[in-house]
Formats: sequence, C-alpha cells, structure tokens
Amino acid sequence: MANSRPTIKDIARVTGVSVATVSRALRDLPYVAPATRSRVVEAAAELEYAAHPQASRLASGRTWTIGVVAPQFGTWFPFRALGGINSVFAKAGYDVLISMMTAPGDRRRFLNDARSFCRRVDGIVLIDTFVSVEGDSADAFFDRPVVAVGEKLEGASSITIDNRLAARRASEHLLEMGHERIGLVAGPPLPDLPTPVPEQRHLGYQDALRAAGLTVDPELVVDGGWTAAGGAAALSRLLECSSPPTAVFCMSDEMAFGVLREAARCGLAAPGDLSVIGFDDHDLAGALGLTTMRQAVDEMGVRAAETVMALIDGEPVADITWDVPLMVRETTAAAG
Amino acid sequence: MANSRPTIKDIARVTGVSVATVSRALRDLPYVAPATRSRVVEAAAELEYAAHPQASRLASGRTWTIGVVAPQFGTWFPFRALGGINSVFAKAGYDVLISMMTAPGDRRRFLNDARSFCRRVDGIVLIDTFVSVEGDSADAFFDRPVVAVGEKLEGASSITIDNRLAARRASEHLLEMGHERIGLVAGPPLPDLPTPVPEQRHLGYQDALRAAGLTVDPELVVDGGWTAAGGAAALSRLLECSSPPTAVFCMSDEMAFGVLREAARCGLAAPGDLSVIGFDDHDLAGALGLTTMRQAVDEMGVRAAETVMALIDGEPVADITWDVPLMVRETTAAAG
DNA sequence: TGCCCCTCTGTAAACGTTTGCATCCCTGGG
DNA sequence: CCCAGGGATGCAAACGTTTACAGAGGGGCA
Repeated sequence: MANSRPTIKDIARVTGVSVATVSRALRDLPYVAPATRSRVVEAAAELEYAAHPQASRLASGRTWTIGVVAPQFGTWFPFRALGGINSVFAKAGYDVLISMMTAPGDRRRFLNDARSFCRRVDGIVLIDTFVSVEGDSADAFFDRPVVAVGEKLEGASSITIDNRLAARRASEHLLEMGHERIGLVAGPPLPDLPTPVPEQRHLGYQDALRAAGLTVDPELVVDGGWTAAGGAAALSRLLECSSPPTAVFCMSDEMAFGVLREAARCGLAAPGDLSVIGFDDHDLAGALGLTTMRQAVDEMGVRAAETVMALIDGEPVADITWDVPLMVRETTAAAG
Repeated sequence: MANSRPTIKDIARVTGVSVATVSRALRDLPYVAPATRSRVVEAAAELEYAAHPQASRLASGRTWTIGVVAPQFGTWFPFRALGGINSVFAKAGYDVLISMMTAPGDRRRFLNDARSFCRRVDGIVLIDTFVSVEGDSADAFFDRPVVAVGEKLEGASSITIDNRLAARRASEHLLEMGHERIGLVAGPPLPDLPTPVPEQRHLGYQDALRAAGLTVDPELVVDGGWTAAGGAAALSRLLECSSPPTAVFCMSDEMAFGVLREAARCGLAAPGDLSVIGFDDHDLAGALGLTTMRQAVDEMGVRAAETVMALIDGEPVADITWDVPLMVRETTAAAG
C-alpha cells in the first residue's frame, strides 16, 4: 500500500499551482480565484489528501486539540463530564486529549508533565483535579486557557456547585418532612486528592440541623466509602444505633442505592420506614425513583467546553456556579 | 510571562554543544559523553525545557499517541473500556486521543476523517464502532495498527465476547432452576450502528429454550430500550401476558435494574416471585445483588491497550474471545 | 496615459525537532 | 610510528505545513 499519503506538494504538482495557493485554497482563505480553488479541491479529493496534523500544527501554532485532565477515570463524575465535553468539541472540530495527571506528589514532575501537555493543546479542562496545593494559580501550571470543573482555581474559569448549600438543602428537605433523626452517609476524603467536597457536604448537613435547632449526633454520621456496598454497610451500622434514624442523607447516589438495598433486605420500606435522599442524580436515579440533588455533570461539561472556547477567543475568565436542584422522587416522605 | 518556552537551541547555546547532541542526550541515545549528558540534562531542568511535541513528531514520525474511537460517549460500555485503556497508556507514556467518529452515513467523509485521525496516532482502539459495512478490512480505514473491542474486523486484532453463547448460558441458568416461562427484555438495534449484539443475544436465548424443548413464545419478548426506565416498562408489559413469566433475562443490567424496581413496585419479590438475570456486570450489579453475565469491560480495555502496543512492536494480528462468566447472586432462585 | 489599488499567485523563510553523514580525536595493536 | 576503529560531536537536510512579502496583471479614475 501507499505507505505515505499525498502531501500538499503532490496537490500542487498535479494542479500546477504553488503549495501556498493549495494551502490557501484548502483552508478557504481569501484571494484564491474560484476556478483555482475548485481545481485544487477536486485534486485533493481525488488523491484523498488530508493535511498532516503535526506539520500544520508546528507551522501554525494552533493544535485544534483540547486537553482534559482528571485524577482518575473509572468513576462516575469525570466520565460523565467527559461525555458532555466531548460532544461539544467534536462538533467544533477539536480533538480531545485525555490525561490522568495526578496532582500533588512529585511536584517537579507534575510541572514538567503539565508544561509538556500544554504544548499539545489550545486549552485545558480540569475535572476535579485539585491541583492547587496552597493557592497556586492556573498560570503556575499551564500557559493556556484553563477551565476547572468542580473546583475554583486562580486564573482559570470555573464551573462549580455550592456543595455546602446543596447538602444543606438536601437535609432541609428531610427536616421539612418532619424527620428529626437524620443519618449522614458520608464519603471519606479521597487519598492523594485534597478535595473539599466531603467536608463541605458534611458542613451543609450540620448547617441544616443546627438551623432547625437540632444537635448533631456523631453516632448518626457513618462512612459509606463512596460505593454502593459501602452505603449498604453504612446503613446497617446506622440501624444498630440506640435510636436509629428515620431518614438518611447520602453524599452520593451510589451510596444511596446501597442504602436502599440494605433497607429492603432488612424489611424496611422506603420511604415508609426510611426516607433516603442522595446526591448527584446518577443515570439510574430517575429510573429507580431516588430523591436526590441533581448535579448535572454532563451539562457542566458542555458548559466547560464552551467556556474554554470562549477563553481561546479572548473572553475574560469567569466563575460559574451551577445550580443543584432538588429532585423529589419516591424515596422521601413525611416522618412517622 | 515568558510566552515562548525554551527550545533545544537555547539548551545548546547554554551548554555550548550542538542541538544534535542535546537531542541525543535528552533522549538517552548512545554516543554522548557522560559529562556532556549531565550538563545538558541539568541545563534542561534549569530552563524547564520540554520538547515541542509537534516538532518532534513531525521529525520522527512517532506520535506517542493512541486514538480511541467510539460511536458515542456517555454510555456505560465505552466509558468503562476507556478507563481500562487509559490506565495502560498513561503508564506507558502514550497520550490518548478520543474521537467520536460515526461510522456509516457519509462514507467519504468518514474515510477522510479516519485518514486524518490516523496521522495523529501510532495505533487505534475501536470500541463498538462497527465501521465495517460489508466486510471491509481495517486497512480500508486506517493505515495504523488497530484493535477492535466488541467487534471483529478483518486486518485488526479484536477483543470480543461470544454474545450468543453468553445469552444462551444466561437463559440456561434460569432453565436449570426449573423456570419454563422465561421473558426476554431485549435491547433494540441501535440506530445508525449496525451492531449484531441484540440479534446474537436474542438467538442465544432462543438456542437455550429450543435445546430445552420449549417453544419460543413471541409474547415473552419485549423491548426494554437499553434503559432502566425501559426495563421497568417492559416488565409491566410482560406481566400483562395471559401467562406471565416466572423469570426474566435482560440483555443489559441497566434494564434489569428497571425490571427489579418495577417488580418491587408490583409487590413481586425477587427472586421469590420473579427471577431476574442481567448482562454486563454493571458497577452497581454486585452491590445490588443482581445475578448477571460478567462482561469485564475494563479488563477488555486493558487487554486492548496491551494488544495495540504489541501490534506497534510488530506482533501479528490476533483475535481474542473474552470469557463471560455467570455471576450468581441474589436475584435468581428455583421456580415455584 | 499614468497611477493606484486590488485580486491572485509564487517564493522562501519560518516552525523545532530528528537523524544520516562527515569529522575529529583518542586509544591500542601491530 | 602508523593505522584502524570507534566514541563523541557537529553540520545540515529533512519532516509538511503556514505565512510574510513580493510581484504580476488588470481595471477604474483622474
């Protein structure tokens, strides 16, 4: 087979014009005679020509690539966000390069990786990366436009939610239905990932209880490990309390699914015997009837992608706080 | 800020050697004096030099990038596979470029995209892409090593499962437990994606019933739309049958989750009143106790990544069939 | 007619690497 | 003492584009 594809020179030779004219014709630049342009375009189609990306990138400085950085793939949040991000860039003609850079640890190495990564992309989306250790700015790592999803970062645009407020709202929903013994199935802080999320959601839970004049019973706060299995285990621990909760707020839907299953196994009906509210609006939450706080990750991804393109076009940095609406479904009901 | 990073020339000037020597020193090539090498390496670290990827790729022809192509992100399967794929390449120092090429439709445009995509990567992983319309080979689209996950493709290595056999096994599991009225919650063929998966799983279901001497009742085959909500709707249709099933095989776990929920809503206990088996081993299947056929997508992704690297190293094309073990959990039990 | 401007095209210099080839120097064996 | 051989280095030509600049030709206007 033709191991080497035709180059712009081949097109030039075939059509009898210079490479400069071919380049202009194929990129719809002005100052090309219509007849010339169509001859060139035809020849290119005929030879099945496609520009060599590296060469054009080297020459132009534009990469037409966006980098997406996440701490780990395999979890729900970054995957979902990537879906939204990717759909936008695919339409806009950008490539999407993904990278699992682990933020802290070897800082020197990270900086070097980041610098090298930058050069391959026109802009960067950070998903839950928490790169900033002690208030560094995005410029410290990247010299490209950056949008951070799920965290705020000096010098970058950001798309975040108010975790504390949303957790408070979730807890208030239970309070409003008359519950007074409210359990918290918490996600633990992640190793090597200095995320404020667990703490913020915990604080929101406390805010709600205190505002309602209730004391926060530490016995009602258990670790659910961010997984469904962990959620199930957490509920069984909660049920061993001297005075078990009548409602549970879970920091993630996955843990809530586990809680629901454990409840069923124990013969507790939801919401009859136990109200459960989650956090995320996981793919399955709607179909399974879980009341939850909707974190529209894919929409946030879409918005992040649009924001990167805006930054590339020179628009200023901006912070966006995404709304987290309460989705009342079928796992919460009035107490008693 | 320094808008332009140091180039290899800067290192050369600082250390007083030629760019060629710098290039060799930094890439650990032989024929560089130890003293020279360490001087160069130090200078590079000092200046925070990182090679310009486009330039080095243009010159060397190696891209150190792997392309991952999937028809659509946002669904469970490709995401999960991407996780596995990415973990391998991240370790091996490859970038991962993702692309949502839609296979059929405008074939000319697809070919052009594919050709252009090729040039950016050293190898390609196709996830459930079903590019081949009438037996085309991988060479028709790509002139790079290709590994296809979930489909077979002439000229490419592949990682697939035997959908028909696995579906048969799932159905046999129900038969072995004494069920004779077995419903099938089917996923419909996907629009614009000529996948044989739905048909194969349907055939496997029929194989099992026929081998057991049962007739296939078309009333027991309903469409679950590949979603949990669709699965729930499917079960309610099945229950309207004159003679409803005592067990259900769902072509995906997500549909099975919907079935389980609908059963609970109708007061049917699983597995007491209704046995349910799924297909996939979704993240949540274990924690929710769903009996299912385990399609270890992330492992398949890992293997796919390793296979691409093997192809790049010149090893021959090979087809791998991945095992799909039965995971007996808590949603299936003996009939009656 | 002369001038200017505008459209179209070509020439050639970037872009920042990698790499084949030539060169220089040093060491060791005959 | 000479020469072969090989390690270390430099030179310069790729790699395939983009783009600044120059120039040719033609039309309109004074």
